[in-house]
Amino acid sequence: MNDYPSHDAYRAHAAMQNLVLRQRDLRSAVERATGVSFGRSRALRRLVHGPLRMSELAARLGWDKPYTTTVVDDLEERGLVTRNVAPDDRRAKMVELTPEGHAVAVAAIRILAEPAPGLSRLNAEELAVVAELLEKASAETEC
Amino acid sequence: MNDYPSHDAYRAHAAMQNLVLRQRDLRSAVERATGVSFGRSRALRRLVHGPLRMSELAARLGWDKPYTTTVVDDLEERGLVTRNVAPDDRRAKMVELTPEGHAVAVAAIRILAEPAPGLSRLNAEELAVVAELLEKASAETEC
DNA sequence: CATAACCATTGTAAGCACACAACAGTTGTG
DNA sequence: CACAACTGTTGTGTGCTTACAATGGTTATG
Repeated sequence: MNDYPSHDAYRAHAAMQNLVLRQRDLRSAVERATGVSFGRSRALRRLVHGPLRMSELAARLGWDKPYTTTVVDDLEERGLVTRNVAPDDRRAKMVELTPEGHAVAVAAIRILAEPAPGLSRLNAEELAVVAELLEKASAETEC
Repeated sequence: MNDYPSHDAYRAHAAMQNLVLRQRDLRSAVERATGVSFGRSRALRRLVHGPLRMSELAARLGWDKPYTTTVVDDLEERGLVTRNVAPDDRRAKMVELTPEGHAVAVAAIRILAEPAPGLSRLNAEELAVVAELLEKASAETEC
């Protein structure tokens, strides 16, 4: 809390990086499994809980609007999303996953959620402790 | 061990991703602090423990040789590395950090090693437990 | 109803991260 | 010493990510 960047904090962080940052492989695994680039799959994942306006999608992904347009164009051509005028505002468009897009999004989510293999070195009790503490640490930081 | 991908393993992994994958910001923080792209800084970090041959560097970074050449060209022009014929094999070249390159590499390493802020939510005892268990899990997986 | 504010799009451009083929110099082997 | 094997380089090309300016259509505000 006070003396925060303690030695143990550095140790824990380094270990987490080792566990999580097989990243490079993960990205290409997602790309191979989904047939779209990692960036596109991010957009699909964002839409998995329901349609969003273009501007909302852009904001959540940290993209500017023009780029978001090109990405959604691409996803639309692939039949993974549809784009319809918003019922309450004719300026806005709602982007929505097609069934195919939903399947791709779920596939990507599955791959990314797969626990790092190293965690199998811990027994059930240890995993429970780690999960508890890390959830406390990560609190509600959005993905 | 046996029933590996347990619910707690998924929980722990998701929490680690939340903590580590402020990535996007991290990458640009490194780029801002070093003045080179994140990929270039990876190469510099790889060289921090001593010179490597081009082929060795390429292999460690997972790049093909031509791409490695262009990256090292760039770093050389910036005065961050030197390239000299290997003493034992005139075909090979040793890539080595200049003092400036070393400073840049260290700066990048520092930024990346900085623990996730969320870990400050844990007290000293909890951090010690987490560090211990995660190090056990991550064992000797190279960065 | 005129004007400002907002939404998405088009167009242009740049840098980065690769991949692949072809090549020249060097070394080791038969 | 000819030839295969290796090292690094040059050259070419592609796709992704992202920035910025300008535009047309729509809504809210005065």
